[in-house]
Amino acid sequence: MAQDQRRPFGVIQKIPRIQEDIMQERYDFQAIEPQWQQQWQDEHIYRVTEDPAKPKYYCLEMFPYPSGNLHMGHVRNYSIGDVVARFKTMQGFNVLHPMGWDAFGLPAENAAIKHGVPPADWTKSNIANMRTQLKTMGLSYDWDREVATCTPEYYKWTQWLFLQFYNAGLAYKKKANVNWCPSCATVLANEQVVEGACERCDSTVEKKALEQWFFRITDYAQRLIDDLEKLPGWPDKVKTMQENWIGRSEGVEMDFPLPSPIGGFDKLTVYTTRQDTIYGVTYLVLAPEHPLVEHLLQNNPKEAEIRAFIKKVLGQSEILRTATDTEKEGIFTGHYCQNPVTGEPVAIWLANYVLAEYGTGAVMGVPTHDQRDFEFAQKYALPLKVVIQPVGVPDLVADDMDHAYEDEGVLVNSDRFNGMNNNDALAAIAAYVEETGKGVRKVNFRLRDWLISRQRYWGAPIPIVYCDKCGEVAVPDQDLPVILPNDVEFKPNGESPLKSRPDFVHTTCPKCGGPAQRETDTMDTFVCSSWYYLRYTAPYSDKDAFERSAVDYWMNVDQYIGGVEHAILHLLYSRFFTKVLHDLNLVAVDEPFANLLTQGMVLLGGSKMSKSKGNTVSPEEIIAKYGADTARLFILFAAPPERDLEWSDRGVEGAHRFLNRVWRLVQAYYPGEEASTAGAEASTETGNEASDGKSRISLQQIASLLITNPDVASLNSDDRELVRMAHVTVKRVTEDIGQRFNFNTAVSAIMELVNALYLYKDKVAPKAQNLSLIKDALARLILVLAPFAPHISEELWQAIGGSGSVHQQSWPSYDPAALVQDQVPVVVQINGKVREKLQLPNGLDGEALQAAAMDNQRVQELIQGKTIVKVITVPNKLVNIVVR
RNA sequence: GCGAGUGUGAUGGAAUAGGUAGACAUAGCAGACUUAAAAUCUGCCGGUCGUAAGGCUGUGCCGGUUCGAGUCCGGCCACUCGCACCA
Repeated sequence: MAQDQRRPFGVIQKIPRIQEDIMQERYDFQAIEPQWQQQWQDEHIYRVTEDPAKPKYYCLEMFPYPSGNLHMGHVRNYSIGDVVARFKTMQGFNVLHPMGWDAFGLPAENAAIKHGVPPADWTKSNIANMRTQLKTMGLSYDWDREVATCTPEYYKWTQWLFLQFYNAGLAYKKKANVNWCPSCATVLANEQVVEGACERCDSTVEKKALEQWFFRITDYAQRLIDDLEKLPGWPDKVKTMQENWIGRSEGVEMDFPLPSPIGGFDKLTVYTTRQDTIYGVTYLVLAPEHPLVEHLLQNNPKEAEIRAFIKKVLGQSEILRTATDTEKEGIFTGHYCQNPVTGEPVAIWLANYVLAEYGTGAVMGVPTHDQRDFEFAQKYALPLKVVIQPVGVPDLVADDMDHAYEDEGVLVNSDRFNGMNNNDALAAIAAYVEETGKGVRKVNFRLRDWLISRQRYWGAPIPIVYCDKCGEVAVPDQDLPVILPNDVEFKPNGESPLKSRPDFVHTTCPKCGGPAQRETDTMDTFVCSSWYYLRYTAPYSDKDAFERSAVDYWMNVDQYIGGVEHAILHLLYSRFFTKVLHDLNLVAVDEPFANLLTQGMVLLGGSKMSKSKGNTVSPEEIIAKYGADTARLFILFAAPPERDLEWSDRGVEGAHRFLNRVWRLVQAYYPGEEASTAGAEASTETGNEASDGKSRISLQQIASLLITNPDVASLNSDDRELVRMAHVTVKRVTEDIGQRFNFNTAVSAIMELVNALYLYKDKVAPKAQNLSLIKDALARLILVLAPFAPHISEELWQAIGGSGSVHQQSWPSYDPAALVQDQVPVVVQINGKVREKLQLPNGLDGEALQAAAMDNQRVQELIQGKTIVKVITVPNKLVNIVVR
């Protein structure tokens, strides 16, 4: 190909061929794809600005971590997003479709340790590489809005947002028992611990008592649950996962008085959701970490034994201790407290199954009505007391029970509440303990505050300074960003590498000017990715994190697309961020993502493609071999988006074959140079002469590409069918993309149109072919194919003489009148079994349908001698004759 | 254990409000073109009985509702994912 391949939009082009001897059988994607990518970029056709005159549409795909290489999951994610963005653009929306990089994080630092490359350089070259790869896919991004979270221009605002949280009391430091990953040498948020292991490296997570920064996400727990109702466009699965994660429960905190104060405690407070069983309490259990435990050990004859037990429990890993099948173990402290409603003495135990972090770290034991308590009581021969009797079955007898009774029933042995249904008793007893000052109603959440500090280098520094005089001081806005120094020695030893840089650590106090030390921990990368969708609305702004007018114009994200693995982490954090920013009056919306599509994984050989399993297919190779259009088309065609997709090389070839088939079809009607001349000569006399039996007809003299209101009534049946297929296809593709997100069926609809066009081309005599209709059908075909296969569509659009870029055309409409068939297939069933198929005029009423069915000879034979019980008719569908 | 999802030809999948099960594609088989192959084009393609017309059967299993069930209801089974001693 010649160097300058720029071609003005809107001038009829010759279709280039790969080689004369292969003729027109395959199209030259290797030439076409880069050429159009360049031209789209040069002419800025994907650049957008706020335009109040147009309805806006914000289409966003989760931005990638710049690992250096695109994988098939990315290809799938971004192909889906690109179809949506292009489709919405063609439908007349002002579409924001940006891309960027989630660029902070551990891999860069680990690479630096391994290869001695600074994380900034490593990340930068990875981004450059991945950007190039992404561009070969032909995606409609406005690259002017690209952001990378690791640039000072970006993390300045991450730090600024941290300070907004800080000033609002939503960021705080506390000493806590936190999750520690020994391999990553840093702490982790609860959300990053999967079954007791680090979600990144799978190492067993340890507990460490450390002074750490947290975001007060628990303040938003209730709203994060309630507002899930505002998200009808989210999959229920994701909403359920978030709801479970937040884990709301309603109960009562109840005080069990101690007979005499111990170490300043005069009572033990337990949390329960089963206050209806309070009369059945036979013991009480503390977590070994409970603050009273140390005092209970004073002058305790069993001290050594109890300490040994505590040591054993604390030595158990998080997984082991919290696993359901771990055996419950405990030890009696020798102390008692008092049941607040009965005054009975209650033995105080310690046990491994009570969690210090949840509720009050103390629970009441009701073995008869809680299975865990039952198992514990059995093991240590603790007393059982039945307080709920089931209705309609024999009464429970404590000594005969082999498991706890946890269902509904009527209260017994419960003083004034006897005879009450236990569900009613929940409210009644809660009210009673509140009135009598024995307890308070309490809502608890499983969700913990978000631990955001990390003892690693490659992240946004937390903008806090510690002054000997003034204590903890926020870095003032004008001093932001706190720049991450470049040349740092990495020794993962559990402390931030920034600690080893005296010039970073030592600073002056912004308040008093005295000597001070900087915070050396950096922020969790999930902080950076919790607001990037806001930054895209005005990524150039150096005055604010985001421009209010831009953010109000674009937000919220109309369609968000990404993997389900972020169902809790990123999606929950982003919702939290948006709510906080809404409350701080920085954004108008209080939910970031109106609609969410969670795409399935790309599998090979039944399991997820991954480097470690060695079952990957490289997008680069596929694009080099078949082109981006083929890769995109295959991945969209092979499965509906939310389902897992099994990679198939054969399937890719099929997609490629289809594109060639489209290419040849258009070429048959819009031939290249030599053929075109021949066609023009041949057509001078009749206008639509075929020169050699194949359809060598030039359509170029027909004025308009699209026929707006086809006069179907005047057409013959072949022509009508052609028009119908063209319009049906537009309808199906419009609905499949716009309403159902079923790209696979949209593609199959397009394939059916192509098949129909071939049928017409090969079956209708060349002289009888209706050129205007063909021209119209080809134009519609190219327009609906454009979102899926943007390069070939652009090339063909130019070839048929379309004006401007195909991607700036209006989405084609369909004429409902053109969809109507005058003959429709109707099946005749007898007793629900299909016995005959008829072609009948469209729109016959029930009577006429029945008459037509009865008139059929075969039907008559089949019902001969039988009694017709009734006849059911469905217009244009079926007749069911019920006989006996 | 709890919650959610999935289950349809050899394979990926389709059937959008209960109405022709298997669209579209992949693989396979047969044929045309070719010296041959590739590419392309055409036809066939759930199982089973039948020369055929056609019959029977068939959407994980069992049962139900209905003129009619892949679709709705009840009960199971398998797999996948999430949560998992949260009191």
